[in-house]
Amino acid sequence: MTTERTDATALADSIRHAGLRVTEPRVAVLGVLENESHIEAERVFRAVLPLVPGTSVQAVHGILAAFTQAGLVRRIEPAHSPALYERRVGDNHHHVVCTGCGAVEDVDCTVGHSPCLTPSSSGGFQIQTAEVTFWGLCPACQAAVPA
Amino acid sequence: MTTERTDATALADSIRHAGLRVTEPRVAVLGVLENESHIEAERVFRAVLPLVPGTSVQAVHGILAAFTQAGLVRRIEPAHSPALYERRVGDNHHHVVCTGCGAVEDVDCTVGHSPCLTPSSSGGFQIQTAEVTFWGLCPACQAAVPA
DNA sequence: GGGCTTGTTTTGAATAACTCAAAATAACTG
DNA sequence: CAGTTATTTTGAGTTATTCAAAACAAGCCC
Repeated sequence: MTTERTDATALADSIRHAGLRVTEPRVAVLGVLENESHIEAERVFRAVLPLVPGTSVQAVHGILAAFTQAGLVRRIEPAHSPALYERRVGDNHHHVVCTGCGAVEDVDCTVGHSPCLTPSSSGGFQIQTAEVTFWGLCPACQAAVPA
Repeated sequence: MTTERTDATALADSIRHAGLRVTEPRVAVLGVLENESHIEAERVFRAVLPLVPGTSVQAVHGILAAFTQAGLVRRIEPAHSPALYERRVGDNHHHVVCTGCGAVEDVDCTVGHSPCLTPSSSGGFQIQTAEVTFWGLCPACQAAVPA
């Protein structure tokens, strides 16, 4: 077996193909993002540190910013939460955030993209994208706070 | 004429009816929010300071938090922006944010509330609200960056 | 395969936007 | 008007992130 999680080579290729130089911390960061979705910079840092000792939080922020700009990852910023990064990219999917514990899950747009992308009065704005965030209770929190 | 902008008495009444004590800084803050929509705490502070000298930024944050909790104002947190407060409340309307200058405008939900409130796979979440943010270029920025 | 150029990361500091807490103060209740 | 309790001031602290200079290392060239 040459594949442990997502082969480091595959990660390196993604990075290279995005036009970025391949470095140890970058491979590690991308690896973390493959395994965990909707993760914040601080947690990425803590996951990367043991893999690549000496990595700094600032580097992680820089890497995540570079990845985001290169389209390798997507950055979302739900209210009351630090920025979260996810590997799933290229499809404009949406998110549900638990009002209890902050857990985040992906949500596919119900109705194609049309309804969301056509506000009734756009006030002259030239709309590019629509971002939908659903707020509600996750299963675990529903159980914790019955009714 | 007894009405200058929104009568201070009317503002005081709103505050009292929300179950809060009426104080000078609170009336001033609410007054600012009546005149300007989608305004950030810092700017509220700068607008209130000359009206009620001695007001602190922390007080403004506290007031805005109290107002938000009491349902007097709504707080939104678009990505890449500090929290914004608006007086329009009680109807779940949405927002367009200009990707150029950050200007924010209200947008009424196109299709009632249904489509937005019914994600295809809610992953077991008990959805309470849906928040939609449109991103695009405002008229001014369209003019600035032709084609 | 060693040097070079340029992109990355480290190191160290700074910032923005809030939040927390204790003491002073002022609204409403009676 | 006095008392109780909510609010605000004052002062400090935090979180999440950004900036900048110097050290470092990838990938290209020969």
